[in-house]
Amino acid sequence: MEGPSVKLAAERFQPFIGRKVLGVAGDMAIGKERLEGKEVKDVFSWGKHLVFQFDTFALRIHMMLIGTYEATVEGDAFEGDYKKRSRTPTLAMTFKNGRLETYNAFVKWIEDAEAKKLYDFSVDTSSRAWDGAAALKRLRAKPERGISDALLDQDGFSGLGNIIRNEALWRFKIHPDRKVGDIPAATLRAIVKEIPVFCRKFYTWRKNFVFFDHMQIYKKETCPRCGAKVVRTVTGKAKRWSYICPKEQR
DNA sequence: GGGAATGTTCACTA
DNA sequence: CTAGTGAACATTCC
Repeated sequence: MEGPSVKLAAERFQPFIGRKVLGVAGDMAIGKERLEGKEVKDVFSWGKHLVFQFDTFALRIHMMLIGTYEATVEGDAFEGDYKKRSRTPTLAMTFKNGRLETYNAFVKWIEDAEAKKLYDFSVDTSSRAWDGAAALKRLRAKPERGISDALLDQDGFSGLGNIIRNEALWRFKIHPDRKVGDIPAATLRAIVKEIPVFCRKFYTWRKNFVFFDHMQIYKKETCPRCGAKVVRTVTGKAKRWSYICPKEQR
């Protein structure tokens, strides 16, 4: 689940703020009982982290690769991106106005009454506080890195996932293994500038359930620009799937 | 039954 | 110590 999807989830769960946890269930092994009766003070996202703030601690939920959720919020039903899911939730929380079930998620406690302060939102690709100039600087600081690995680095581009990465590189005709230092300055600048724009679009597509209609290269057979057969291969140190137009992406 | 899947962390090695 | 690697995790579907 990528940043924009997590941001969307955090938004959907805003009505839980001010509500008390009436019941907890699930497989999580790290003492979910402490949530019983606690009031949700805040719900926010940072990159791929979904954070529920309680009085003296927060709960960090990460959907990882195959995680997802199902929720009912004030009568509306929602679900996460990934349709496959285990039979039992990692964590289920019941509120007076709804219920949230997370599946295959990694959960972690943050022992802080204001976990939000621990996050730097200027590196969050889905945040209004995103700092593009600083991101460009960070990219240039490591010219030997492949552009694909650089973009997937969550410390520099938090929330940016494999789909966004694939789509962005295709749009700028850049091969994922291309070294950052070998990319023309103008192109690199353009990529960084487009990242938050892509993220906003992704967010809207997810929200309106039209996500895959807007994919240009990810899981596509042919390049929509030139018609070449798309090559699917594992790339970079991150060893993630890349969809590449062999004619255009250099 | 092997491989896939929008991700991260940790143990281990050189 | 650091950088790089590979496994682990989790789980269902085809």
